[in-house]
Amino acid sequence: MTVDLLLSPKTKRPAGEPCCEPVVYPDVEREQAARMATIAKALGDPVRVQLVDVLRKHAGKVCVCELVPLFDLQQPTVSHHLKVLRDAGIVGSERQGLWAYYYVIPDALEELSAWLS
Amino acid sequence: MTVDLLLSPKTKRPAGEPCCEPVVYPDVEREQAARMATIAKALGDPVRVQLVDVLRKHAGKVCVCELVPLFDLQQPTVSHHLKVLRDAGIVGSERQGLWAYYYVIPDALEELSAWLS
DNA sequence: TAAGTAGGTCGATGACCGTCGATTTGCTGC
DNA sequence: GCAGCAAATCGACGGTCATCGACCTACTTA
Repeated sequence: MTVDLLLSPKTKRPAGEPCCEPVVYPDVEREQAARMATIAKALGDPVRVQLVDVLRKHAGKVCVCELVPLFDLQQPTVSHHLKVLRDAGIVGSERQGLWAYYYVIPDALEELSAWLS
Repeated sequence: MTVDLLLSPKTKRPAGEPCCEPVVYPDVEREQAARMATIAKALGDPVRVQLVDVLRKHAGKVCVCELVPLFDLQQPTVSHHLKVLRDAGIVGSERQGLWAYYYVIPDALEELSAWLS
């Protein structure tokens, strides 16, 4: 594979000369990068990936009381992970009496998937 | 939207009865979840997302000396982020004399993208 | 050989994260 | 009202992360 000559520094150059001119990263893409990082960060824990996985495998909404026993974790910890996912816009929640139901909002995941492709 | 009756607890149930039977998450999916979380975690920082973005926009390999001035960060910090990406299998590196060139290994990103879809 | 340079590594520091026990909130049924 | 329950929040603890200055390594060239 050949090196991209447009970007690569010269193999031989006068000592002291910078190897390449500074490149500015566009601000628009900086914002998109921040958004992608936010989503990815929320998925950066095995428990949260599994939570998303379970929620996606059920078209409807899933009760928190069904999610907790899936893990070797206490209820507050699962609740915390669900909040992280919700803050990232990956899942939504809805209260019905005593129970809370969570569901996947596909937009965020699709956004990340689109950026990856 | 209706609630998935197979998973949802009854709205009215005898007090003291568990709202739902325990569900076991398959181990195979646990491993996949861990792999997805590893990749996502590596992308869970705006700097690393931008690094991947820049590397992807250049078909060949990009010198580290071009990556550093893109950010308001010192060289050791950029080097650290590149190592995180490399440890996750997202990028690869190659030394040529004084310079180090980094490039994207598409497999990991495709793996995550596939799981997201 | 010596000087200069690119980039990786180390150690420290402050911030953040995952986890849990304890508590609180809000709802249900008696 | 009260007791009981599901889930969220709080506070604290230990571990990890992002960042940097200092240093080290490897290479080039004079």
